[in-house]
Amino acid sequence: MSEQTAPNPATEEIQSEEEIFEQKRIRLEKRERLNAAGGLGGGAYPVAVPVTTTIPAVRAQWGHLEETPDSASGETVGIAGRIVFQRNTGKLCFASIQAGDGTRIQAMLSLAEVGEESLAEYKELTDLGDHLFVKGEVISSRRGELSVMVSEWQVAAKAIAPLPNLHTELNEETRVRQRYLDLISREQARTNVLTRARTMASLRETFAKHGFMEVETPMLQTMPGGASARPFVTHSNAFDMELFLRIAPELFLKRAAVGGLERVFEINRNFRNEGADSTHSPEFAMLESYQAYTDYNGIADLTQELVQNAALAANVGSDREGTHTVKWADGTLFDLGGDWARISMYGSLSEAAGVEVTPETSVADLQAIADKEGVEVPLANHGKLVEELWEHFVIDSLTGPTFVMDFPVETSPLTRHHRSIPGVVEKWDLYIRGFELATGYSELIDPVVQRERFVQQAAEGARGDVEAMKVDEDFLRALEHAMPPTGGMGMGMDRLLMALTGLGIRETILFPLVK
RNA sequence: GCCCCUAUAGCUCAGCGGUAGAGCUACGGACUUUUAAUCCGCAGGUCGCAGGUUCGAUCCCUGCUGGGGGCACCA
Repeated sequence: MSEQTAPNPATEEIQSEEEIFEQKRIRLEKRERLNAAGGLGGGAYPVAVPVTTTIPAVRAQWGHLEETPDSASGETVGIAGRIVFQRNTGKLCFASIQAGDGTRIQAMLSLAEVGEESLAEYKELTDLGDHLFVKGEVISSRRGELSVMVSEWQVAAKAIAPLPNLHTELNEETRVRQRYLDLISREQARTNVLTRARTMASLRETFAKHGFMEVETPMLQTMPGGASARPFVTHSNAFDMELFLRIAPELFLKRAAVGGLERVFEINRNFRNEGADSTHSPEFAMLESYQAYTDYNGIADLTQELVQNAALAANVGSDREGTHTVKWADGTLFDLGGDWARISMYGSLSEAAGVEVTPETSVADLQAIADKEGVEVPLANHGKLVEELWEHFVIDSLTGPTFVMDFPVETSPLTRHHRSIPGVVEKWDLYIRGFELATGYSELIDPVVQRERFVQQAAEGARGDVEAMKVDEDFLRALEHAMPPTGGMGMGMDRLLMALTGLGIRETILFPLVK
């Protein structure tokens, strides 16, 4: 240990904590000094600082000063922001301070304005990453940068941990684990959050326009249902019973529909205990909506409107404002406007495979095609084979947003039979950018058929399908009281953001699950 | 669950069978118009963890943990 860090009474205790690395120790000492000087309500973490406006507001009002270097506004403001750059000379200090939205303004501390003692304290006690309050006149510097010529300053919140280097990108793990650093240092991280918030607001607005009510249904369920997926299992101490995190809100929203909530939606989290990759997160935000007295065509119209309005909202403030053309992270422009294509699953598969495939095509014939193409289908039945072959043959050829209509009955146990095509259900999947963004149905409302489907699913479960649904007697009881004819839709919110921004799922989620 | 890659300073990264380097940050100093300020000086690391091979391991091997990518499953 060198002589300059020799122990003294003020720092002895801090230094005894060997695990505190040097930069943090030094900042803790500065914190002590600020607290000693500041008293109650002040110090390193004052209860408030006397801001009169915000950094973005100063930019908006006085930004024109940058056109005339070395000019003064005559206006004094009090602002606060995080110090992101410091450039100190002997008698004049510059700091770039940043607002939460990333807007920056330069603070200038001159010996002539603040005096020798204040300038020296500023240099000794402030660090990159601190929140700083400054009061002073709005001016432009000799180089023309909009600045505040400081007359008074105060630390608004002292950073003990050093700010990461802002000139190189954070690695991906740090971005995700310490999203706050990502938000401080990366414009794209901030706009991702903003776009998500605007998108959510837009969806609610569109629903409100059509008379939908937003509700919240249980996340903890005694029997997980409404989707084919493996649930997370947990335990209730109060009831001493096994509970499941929901895999979908569907069965509760349908109970709500039985009760007369004719236009209803929920935006909330689902949990699925399955693989995680660039398009799947164990917890993900899901939108589900149900509209009485419409069908899968009506709900497709609504879905298109929801997504197109969200695209408009995401484009606010960009050069594409007022259009449905979104810009992805890689620069690709993608047009979500117009009426989207609606193709049939069997028709498009037949065309792409060069073989007529219908709901009557035998499992043996389908398996033969799959074998020839090298498509492996575990626990194969007609429906699974058709869907796998469709993905194999057709999915890559989709360009714009596309509703894929009319699915095989086996794989859609909560959907009603097609009104005119046997063996097919009234279901669509909406594909955008090569992934499934949303799915819609003419909901199955016949309680007798629903019971048969559940029993069939239970048999699949007995065969070893861990995602098969269970017989939900409580839900069946609700259906027996008659649910009106209803169109239903589910949409992955994270995926909607992916479609609007071109980002990976972990970038669309503010704090994705990390081990 | 399987396969491949990866983990070095606060941050971003080099490197190598002979116990470590850069830039930024930090610290000390100079500097009244900087823009990643500049200049001089100086710190900072159990090289993810645990074993093994070796005279000697940050480097080679094994296992574990975290991260990334691919496959399978899924929205």
